[in-house]
Amino acid sequence: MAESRRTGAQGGAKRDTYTPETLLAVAVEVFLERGYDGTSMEHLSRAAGISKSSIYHHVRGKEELLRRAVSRALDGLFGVLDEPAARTGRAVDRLEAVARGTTEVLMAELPYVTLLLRVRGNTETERWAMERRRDFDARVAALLKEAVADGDLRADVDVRLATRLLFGMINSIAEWYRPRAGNAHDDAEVAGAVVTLAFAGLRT
Amino acid sequence: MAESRRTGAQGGAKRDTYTPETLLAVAVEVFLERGYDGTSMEHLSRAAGISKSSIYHHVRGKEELLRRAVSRALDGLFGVLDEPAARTGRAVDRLEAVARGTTEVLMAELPYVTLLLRVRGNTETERWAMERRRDFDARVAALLKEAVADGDLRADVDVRLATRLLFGMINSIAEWYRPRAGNAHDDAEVAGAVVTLAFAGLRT
DNA sequence: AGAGTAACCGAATGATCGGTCGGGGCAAGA
DNA sequence: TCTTGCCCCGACCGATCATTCGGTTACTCT
Repeated sequence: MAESRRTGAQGGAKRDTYTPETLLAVAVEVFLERGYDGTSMEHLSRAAGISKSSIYHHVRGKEELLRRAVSRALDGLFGVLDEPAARTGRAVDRLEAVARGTTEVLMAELPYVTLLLRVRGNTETERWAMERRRDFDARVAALLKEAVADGDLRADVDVRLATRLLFGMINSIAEWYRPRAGNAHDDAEVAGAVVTLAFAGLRT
Repeated sequence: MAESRRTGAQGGAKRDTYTPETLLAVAVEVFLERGYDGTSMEHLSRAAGISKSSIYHHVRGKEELLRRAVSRALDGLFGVLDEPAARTGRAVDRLEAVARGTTEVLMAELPYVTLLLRVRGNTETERWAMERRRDFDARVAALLKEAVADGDLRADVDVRLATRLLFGMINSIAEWYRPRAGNAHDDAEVAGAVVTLAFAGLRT
């Protein structure tokens, strides 16, 4: 069950041991299977192949693993807003770029984003994650509102409602999408389908 | 915090006490706020305004509350498939009726359906719920496949992918929809927006 | 008034929780 | 070969978990 792990990204072949990052990858998989609250440190130690106490040599505790995971997801999502295609051009085109980019980030960082989407606000870390997620949603809602003002989106459906349904559709990908070995084709197809379905219905 | 509760549905005004049903309503609200695994019997007792041990007078335990909740949700969803509009006519129209009906059930039984959508399979009850949910999805997928065979849906998007995105959009409503006092208008608007957005993009 | 009972409670159960502690093994540099 | 420091371990901690138990209250029925 325990897989081999490498220390760092650089070439230096060190010992075959855990780092916070490689341990995080294992932990997030377990979090997704059992839920964060349903996962004990005992579960994590078994999945990682080391003892419970050894985990504390690499990270401060269970909550730090959660914080690292959701931070990574949030960095990816906010990165989409900074891309050129999301910053220049008509609002409706920037919105489409954000929708496509969000879909791609969700698939590329699947476990981390999935975990972010499931936090409920029980701890301080979870509440912080939810707040940052609301910031992201607000940025997108502003973009969509701008597109409506340009007259590029249909007006017979409420703007807030459409935003929620659009990103609800995108976020729901996390519930079933599982990357395969040759994943480039899958990713493009899914992202394309999202944009096609959503914007064929949204555009005037 | 503890609200008043009535014993039964029939007219006889008995004592102001809990029944399994009224206790369930309280418990499900807490489950949604904190997550099932994140909710302790202590949390439930505080929310219900009775002691921890008193809960066991009404239900066998924590898991029975979960089972009652997801059963209610599943009954509602499968009920949609049995409605006349979902059983007669062209496949594409039945699919639209199922999409609209699912949306309405989701809003009418919001907390119960939301809970169903969040089970992860940690206990036997949760695995049973996931299995029945897969049955429902399979019924819908068959309907969508039939509609494609009729030539009523666009063929340039994969059928399975479209099914998942459509119901991902519908299920995501559980993440933000909160019923108001006069709810009839809200429900109709949301259900209408779902059908409009989805099928304007889906139809040939 | 007295009997019967549904609803409730405080206290305690063993199990499991996240986290701590002192020490052991092993590879690298001296 | 000896020291240093990283990685890991088993044993243990107080807290909290779901659940149980013996008993009390309060209402209904006769």
